Amino acid sequence: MAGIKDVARVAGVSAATVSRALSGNGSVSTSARERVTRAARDLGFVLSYPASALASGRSRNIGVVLPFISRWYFSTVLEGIASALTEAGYDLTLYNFQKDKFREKVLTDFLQRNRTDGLIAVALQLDDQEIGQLRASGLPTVGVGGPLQGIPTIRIDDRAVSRQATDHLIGLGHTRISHIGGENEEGHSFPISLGRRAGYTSAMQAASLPVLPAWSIISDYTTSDAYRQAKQLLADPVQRPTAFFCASDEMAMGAMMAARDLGLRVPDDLSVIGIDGHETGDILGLTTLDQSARQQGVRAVHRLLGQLGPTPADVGPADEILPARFLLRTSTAAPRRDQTVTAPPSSTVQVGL
Amino acid sequence: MAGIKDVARVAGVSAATVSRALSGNGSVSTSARERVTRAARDLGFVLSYPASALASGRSRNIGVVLPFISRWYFSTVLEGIASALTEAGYDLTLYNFQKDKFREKVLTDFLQRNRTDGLIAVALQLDDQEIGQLRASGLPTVGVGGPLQGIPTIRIDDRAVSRQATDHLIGLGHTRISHIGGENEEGHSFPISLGRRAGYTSAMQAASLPVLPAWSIISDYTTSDAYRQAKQLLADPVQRPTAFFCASDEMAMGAMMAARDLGLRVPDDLSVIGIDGHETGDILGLTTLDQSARQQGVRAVHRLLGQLGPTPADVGPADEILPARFLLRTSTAAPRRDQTVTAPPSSTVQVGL
DNA sequence: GGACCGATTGGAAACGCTTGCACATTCGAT
DNA sequence: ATCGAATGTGCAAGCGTTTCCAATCGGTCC
Repeated sequence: MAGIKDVARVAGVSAATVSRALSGNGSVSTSARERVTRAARDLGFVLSYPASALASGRSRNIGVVLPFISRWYFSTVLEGIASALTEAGYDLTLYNFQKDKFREKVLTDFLQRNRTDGLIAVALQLDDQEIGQLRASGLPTVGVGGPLQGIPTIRIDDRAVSRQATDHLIGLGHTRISHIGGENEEGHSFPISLGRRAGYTSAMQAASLPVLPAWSIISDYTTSDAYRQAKQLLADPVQRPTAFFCASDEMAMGAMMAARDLGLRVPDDLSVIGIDGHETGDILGLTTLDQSARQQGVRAVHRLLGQLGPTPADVGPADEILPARFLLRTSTAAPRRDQTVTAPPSSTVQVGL
Repeated sequence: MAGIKDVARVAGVSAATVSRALSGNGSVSTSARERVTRAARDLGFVLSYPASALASGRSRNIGVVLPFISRWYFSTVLEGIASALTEAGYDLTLYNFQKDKFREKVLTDFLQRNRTDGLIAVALQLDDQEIGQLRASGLPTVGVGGPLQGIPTIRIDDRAVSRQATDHLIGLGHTRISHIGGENEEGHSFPISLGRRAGYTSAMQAASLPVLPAWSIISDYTTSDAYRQAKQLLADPVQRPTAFFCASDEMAMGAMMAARDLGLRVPDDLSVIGIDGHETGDILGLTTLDQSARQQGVRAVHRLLGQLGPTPADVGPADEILPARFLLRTSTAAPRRDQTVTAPPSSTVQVGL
């Protein structure tokens, strides 16, 4: 394996000059640079990563921490992050930060001591102590989908977007609207679910519409759990809503499948709207608010890398709010005439299942 | 930041002993080990990653290369890999190896020179030269979902599994069976698609069933593309099959949606079977062959780590074939009586759309 | 009782880069 | 011409571990 000294010898310069020529730090004459580049190529020289990191204190490596990998939002954000990092010449070290598992280990061992130059935390639920540890480590950190206390985060305005989604249903004439969303986990702050539910609630209140307890549904962010929950609610002719606003497209698709399995047609018998921009939603005709997850990942990388340069740019803790794009498809429509019951459902007879 | 010397001073031993105590290499007296452990904890000491890697030549870091991140199979395998690596105390460096983009860079820069101790390649399509580069690098490598020439791979037997899927349909009485699968890309070997298509073809031949050209469909491994292709074929009453065998569950779901959008019922008018074990398939009632993708990732890690120890275990290039589990659900059934036309369709009138 | 052996320990030499510093050279502006 | 600044280069001192080697110490084996 050729080392930097071999390159230096072949190029007829010192190792220091090779280092400068290859890294771009410090000034090197054009001719020297050329000779170095050629020698490096000829020898098949590649910098030793650990040696470089040890000497310089920089690792060109960014840690990415996320609680799930295989769910749509996370894998899509990750794809954006990976692409942007590769382009910038950075490595990506992945930490799957699951509930209760290896939390401590990741937070201490892995995130310390020059393993990474910075950190991207995707929709992480941390308790106060953990956030403290993170900030104490001094690692430049950017959040995605947060917000995390005191850490600049790339995200959408969950409340506003949810309100927009709910208002869309209200605008179509729906009055019996249910929300399927996530839960705030004990101890950990998870403002995404909270924000989306708040958006729903505020829209309903602003329109003076009732929110039956049964309409505010807590579910996992999975198609299957949303399916189960939706099916159960839809099977009840008294409480059955005419529309669902779901906190994610995966949930929304579950709701659509539940409707279909009960013989209900979308959007005739039931309107469904989600948040995400999941590719499969296109086929199902799912109306949604596209939150451009991939772009969130890309932005997070740029934001973080901006802090790492010699002249740290925008270090402020200000969040960056990305717009969501409304995609009107065919899963939402005005409720059928006979469905529009304004008052909280009493014994009103619903049209058969 | 405390260094190893600080720990040594506090514990009253030399730096060498601290290193031995913490790493477990070399012998250390119980009392010394205790003092070191305590001192390290008290000081909040964590090894410097690059320094350790430089001095030892080992990085405790595994590279994972995959062409996609957000597709079900890849993200699920990745989740398995991540979990197993974390448990073993290894880092995971992620390389998104896209078609034509950064191939060279990843293969030279990233994979060389002590960045990683080993490599896991997930369903990679490499040309011969690239495989050569990979092997020349001397990096211990394990494939997942391959096979890759000369590299031990964890996978299912694509041909056998596909044959089993097709035979299931044949056993139900279907004779008009179409396959939606992937393509072998130009120049790159991609045996997965090939194997699955071959399994389909061989099953059909063994049963003396015809394969219309229109029935052997090439599609992206996405729900949306499979949807489009299936819809197009199903819309043709002459060539319409009574069953689909799809190379992935995502494709199979696309086919199911296409059927539904054309007013066909599954399984009454159309049977669909896939390969994967995608969670959402459960809700849709998709019959499939579960290839335990997560487990493939876990196995790959164990296999690779086994090679890295002081006494490298099973270094042989033998592939490891995992079994697939048949999940019979409700998307497959015998064809309707009036559908069973054995001969290649002539002008036989099909029952209306 | 003496040679030998394994366990334990410390000193010091790597590991392969980066970078502060000093020095030489070149260049443009007085 | 003269001087200061800017540019280009090499030397050598790290960066924070790991590990080879030698040394010490109890005990074991004949």
